[in-house]
Amino acid sequence: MLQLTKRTEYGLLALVHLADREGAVASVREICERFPLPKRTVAEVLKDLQHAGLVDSIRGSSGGYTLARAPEQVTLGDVVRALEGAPPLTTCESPIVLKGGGCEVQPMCPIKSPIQRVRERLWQMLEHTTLRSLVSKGSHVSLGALGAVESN
Amino acid sequence: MLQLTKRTEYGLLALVHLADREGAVASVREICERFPLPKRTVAEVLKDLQHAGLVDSIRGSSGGYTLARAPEQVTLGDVVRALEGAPPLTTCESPIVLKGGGCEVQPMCPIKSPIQRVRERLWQMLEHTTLRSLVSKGSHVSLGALGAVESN
DNA sequence: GCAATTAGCACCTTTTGAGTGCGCTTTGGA
DNA sequence: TCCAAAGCGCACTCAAAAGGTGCTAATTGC
Ligand code: SF4
Ligand code: SF4
Repeated sequence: MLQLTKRTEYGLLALVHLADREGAVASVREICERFPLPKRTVAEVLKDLQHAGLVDSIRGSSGGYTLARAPEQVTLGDVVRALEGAPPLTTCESPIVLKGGGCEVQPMCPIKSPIQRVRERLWQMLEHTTLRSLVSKGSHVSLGALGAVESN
Repeated sequence: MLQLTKRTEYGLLALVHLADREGAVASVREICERFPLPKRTVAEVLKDLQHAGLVDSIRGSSGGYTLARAPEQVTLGDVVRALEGAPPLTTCESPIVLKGGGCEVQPMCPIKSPIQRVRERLWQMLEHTTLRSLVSKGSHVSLGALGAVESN
């Protein structure tokens, strides 16, 4: 449906909070105190982000999560890839397993190639949008992010 | 899920076929003879495209559809808008009715503005991808080799 | 009149997304 | 030592969306 899932939004908000904490651990409770989000679901999302290597987790009583990389090196694309799986855009080019035999139209599909081009460009856009640019949006507008995306 | 619906794909394929026909009427049956698609669903999609003003319909025995505009003036964005409704990308900025009271995070959301920027750029991308570019992209395969269409 | 075709609406089925239950593990601190 | 706070893992329910179909008109060339 050409729309980000709420899981992705939750992930982004959580990452923004972690970025604000600058390396300090932040628990799910702390995140949900800042943003009114369903705690359990956010926990699930953070867990997935941990599996994807975007955050590190600290267990135990005073545990929580920290950013695994600098905010400049985490992109919207990373988050989407971690939380929504593959970057398909079409049903034919799902990267790994195409169950059900794939699309019947494929051998004669005139739109496959151009749509893949659109997908690539979209993905480039996501890859060039860093967590840093999201964080700085809170206070002032970062024009640097726009310039980076504008490359075509 | 950041993916085009099958309805959109069907619509694009149908429009490509209509574009190949260069103003001649093409029925749903004809389209589904060229592409192995579920006839009824394609009919539903064409109907929606007609409502959106992208195609004209001719009823009756030898009826069908024709392009309402030149292929240069139909964009991927038009098709998506016609078949998937609004261009949300996030749940907060759905244009018309926001049922359920909208997002609770909104007053303090740090990612709303930057995500809207991404949405706008994505939309620009879709608006700049014309049906003409899809048609010419597909024609690296000669129509004669397809076997189904022989009258051009 | 007949057959082909679009129009309209409602319905069903499958898939996906969102959220929760429940028990376990880890760990710091009282 | 014990407990509370936090993450871990899995499976499960519930709701919404997407995909597809049934059925009955209305239109129109032959
Ligand atoms: S219709 Fe074309 S673009 Fe769509 S899934 Fe099939 S092969 Fe891919
Ligand atoms: S979290 Fe922010 S971007 Fe997402 S719907 Fe709410 S206000 Fe919009």
